[in-house]
Amino acid sequence: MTRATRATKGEETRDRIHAAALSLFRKKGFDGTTMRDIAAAAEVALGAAYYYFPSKDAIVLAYYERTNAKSTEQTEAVFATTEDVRARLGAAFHAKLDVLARDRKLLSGLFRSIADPSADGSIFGERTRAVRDDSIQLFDRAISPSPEIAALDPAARRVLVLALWSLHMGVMLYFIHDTSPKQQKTRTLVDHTLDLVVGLLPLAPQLAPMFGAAIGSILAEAGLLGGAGDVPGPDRDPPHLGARAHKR
Amino acid sequence: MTRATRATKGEETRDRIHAAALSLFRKKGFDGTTMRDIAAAAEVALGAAYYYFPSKDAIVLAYYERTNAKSTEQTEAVFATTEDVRARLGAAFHAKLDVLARDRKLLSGLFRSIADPSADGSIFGERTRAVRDDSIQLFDRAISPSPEIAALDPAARRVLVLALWSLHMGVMLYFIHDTSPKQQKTRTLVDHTLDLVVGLLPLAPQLAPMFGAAIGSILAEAGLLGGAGDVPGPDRDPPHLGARAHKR
DNA sequence: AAACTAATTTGAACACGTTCAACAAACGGC
DNA sequence: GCCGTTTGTTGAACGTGTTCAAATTAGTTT
Repeated sequence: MTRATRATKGEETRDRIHAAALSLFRKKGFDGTTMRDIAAAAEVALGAAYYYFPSKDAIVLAYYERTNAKSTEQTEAVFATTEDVRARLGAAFHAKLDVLARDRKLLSGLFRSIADPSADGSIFGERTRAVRDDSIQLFDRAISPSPEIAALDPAARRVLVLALWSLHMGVMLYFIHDTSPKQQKTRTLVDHTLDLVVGLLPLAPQLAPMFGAAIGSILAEAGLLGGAGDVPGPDRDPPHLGARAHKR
Repeated sequence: MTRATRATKGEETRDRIHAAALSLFRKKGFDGTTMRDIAAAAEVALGAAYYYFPSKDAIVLAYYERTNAKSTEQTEAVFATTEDVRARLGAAFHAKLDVLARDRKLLSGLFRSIADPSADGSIFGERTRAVRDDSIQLFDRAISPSPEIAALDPAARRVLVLALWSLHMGVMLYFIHDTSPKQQKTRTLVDHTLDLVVGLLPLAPQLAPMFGAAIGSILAEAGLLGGAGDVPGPDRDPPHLGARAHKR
């Protein structure tokens, strides 16, 4: 029996806590849910929650890692059906919004921990590297069928992809604050902004050589160069001591 | 005497608290400073701090409003000396970084409260409207001497200005995470990105008509239209009940 | 099965941001 | 000068996220 249920006892408890947390977050929001609520709902003591998750933020981050993988998967499915760059970018952007749309009440917690420079799950931090690289690569693949892109200098292409990733971050921020019904405003914003971006894309090959120097410098000096394994942000130096709140 | 010192007694206490808070933030960081520390340093009781500032976030926000005004002033001075758009944009971006550079330890608190959707000092919220409009207008004025810009359709121009504002927000986020010496990486990033942007600017008049529909829709549907008095974000509906942490 | 180790679970305790009822000081009107 | 009102000030108390030493349980070794 200790083998049949391949999940060790702990794994089951972990899942129970995670599930209880998500359910409460959805019902009462991130701030409205306390760790004591979560522990009670999962029928464990308060300390047990901290045995499995280092912090409240970590729970929502774990959730985000899961859903992000799901949205990537969804987007890949669309990639398999069309080579049209506009459709692909639309799929990538909207898929991200889709998975989050169901859980708007978690978003404040998510974004707070993502944007917080002192947090360990910070947007440029080591902890979020996997999701981040996943996203960035997705945008690269979204535009890859375009002949103009294929012919583009790798550095210029990387700048372009990072710009798309930044745009998608901005869209997420907008989305979080968007209280319009079903977040229609964000959807419309995405559609029209992508129209504009895709319209600009064919100009890239002509433009890129004009700015070769600038592009090279942006990547090199700002530490944005490199492929999968590289951090796209400046936060490379410290091994993340994570001085969180409630510590001295 | 009650008139001679035009500052009422309260104003003096407020300043003392604010000064004590800033000094401590600079020394020990935002998270490392407690409200009790601040009150003690200002030689008042804990409650007094809350009489003058509704929250810890509010203190750092008040600071930001001050320094932002200072950076605007600084930028205006440069505007008076040159009509060169590149120089003007550089001044605007770098001035913002200059005032914050001295106080990097405050930034995590600042940005946390700015980015937090549930906070009342949120980036798209009513509380920050003044600073935000100030910034947006500054970027509009930065590019105004350009003949291409002057000839631009107002809607297209607004989209362009909002894009610049968004870029500057992204730069701030990068800056906050930038641990390179003197944040050189951010400075370089700004310079080269602006080179690129300014190089693209002359194309705007040719491009704008091509995307008239998209541009119009972005502004109208997403609620970004309008001048000084308008909120550039989606968060227009609720009168900001601000469900902060520690409330149920 | 007994002894030992590692994994799990507990709940009290801590420091924090924030609230609030009570109190004190300053001020204005008479 | 007295009274009432506004303004300022206090510190105890609350609920929070987080920590931790101790207790308990499961798994492994002898």
